[in-house]
Amino acid sequence: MRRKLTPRGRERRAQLMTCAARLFAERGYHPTSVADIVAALGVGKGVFYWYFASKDELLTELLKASNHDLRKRQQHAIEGVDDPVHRIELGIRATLAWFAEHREYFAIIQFAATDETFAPVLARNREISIADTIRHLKDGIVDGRIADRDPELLAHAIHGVVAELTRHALIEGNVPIAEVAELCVAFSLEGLHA
Amino acid sequence: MRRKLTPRGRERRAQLMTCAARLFAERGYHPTSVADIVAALGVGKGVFYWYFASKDELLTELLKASNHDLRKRQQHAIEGVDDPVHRIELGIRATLAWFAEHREYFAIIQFAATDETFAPVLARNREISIADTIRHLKDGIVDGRIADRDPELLAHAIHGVVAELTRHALIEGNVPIAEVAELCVAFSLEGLHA
DNA sequence: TGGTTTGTTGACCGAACGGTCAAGCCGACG
DNA sequence: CGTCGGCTTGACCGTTCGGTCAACAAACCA
Repeated sequence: MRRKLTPRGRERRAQLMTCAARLFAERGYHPTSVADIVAALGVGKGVFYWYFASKDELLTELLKASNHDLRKRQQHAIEGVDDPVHRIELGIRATLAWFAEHREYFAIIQFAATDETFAPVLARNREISIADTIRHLKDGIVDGRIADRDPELLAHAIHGVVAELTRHALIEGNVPIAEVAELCVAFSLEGLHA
Repeated sequence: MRRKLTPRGRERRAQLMTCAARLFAERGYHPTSVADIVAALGVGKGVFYWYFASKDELLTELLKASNHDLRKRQQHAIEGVDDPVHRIELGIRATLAWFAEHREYFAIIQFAATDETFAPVLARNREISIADTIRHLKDGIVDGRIADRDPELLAHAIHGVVAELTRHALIEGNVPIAEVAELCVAFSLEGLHA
């Protein structure tokens, strides 16, 4: 594993992560070997282990980096908005927009959730995201704009809608993201109610 | 692989499926070897390949069987009920109740969704389930009880809520299923609206 | 220029995996 | 009792995988 990183090294590391993310998304984590990753980049196997201690570490880094990026996007989207309901709406839209631009990560995250080794990282990511949502929900409940139900469960419900509709839009295709975003927001705010 | 099955054989097959389901849920599909499965049952490796052509086939059978069982439960729950909104509610409750009794399958299904090999089976299962939901939604829209939005997207939204809240209740524990079922229904019908 | 650090190579290793098979077991039935 | 077919055994096979390492190249600085 590497000790220090020059600009050249940092680029290689990024290349490995991007390349691995693509392959993991296409074929799955276990079926993608380290040999596959380095072959796709046209370099020797040693390169991989110069930048990462193990295949597992690479995926962990991938999960942390992607979550960090998504969260930045969400925070930027709600910057300066006070209305809690509007914040939730903008958060939903930002999430969908981010996944539309980083399709690879959806499959990777979904896999990581099923593997004991990575579940903790993912659980932490989700915890943070849920906590963010809960904050807005509580504000909305205090204002009387949101139904007085368990904010934690409500937060999970919203996440569920967003996750499944994101999956539907990305993987089954043919559905414009914008339309899906509209429905995500409408359903979260009003449910099935006519 | 076997040709015919005596009652004794049918029981062994069921044992293998149950045992494998437990292990897949605990450790994941790839990390669980065929050797692990037969060892947990205290039998030789040949037994496995007498009943199943491959490890993949076993998982496919597991997915088909579980989906068949869940669907039976849903259909039984809405039997004789005409009101489409009520049918949706009962379907949601039946789904949560089924997963509460078959916790192993949640992780298995989630993994299968991430693997090219099994995605088709899973896609077919989901398609059927979505089609069921769409039917009730359309009835509700005609009656003016449900908002006139794309029924397919609405169906996915409901599935998303149910899936994520099921996961939350089963895996993160400490949340009574009954309470989660209430919120699933309430959120699906009314959203966040106060 | 020479020396140090950073980066790269690919043959190699031990372990583990999915899957096979010749051989043997056992209960049912003639 | 014999024998036949469903069932079981576990050593074994070929392959693949994650990971190592000695050797070497390139970049950088003194």
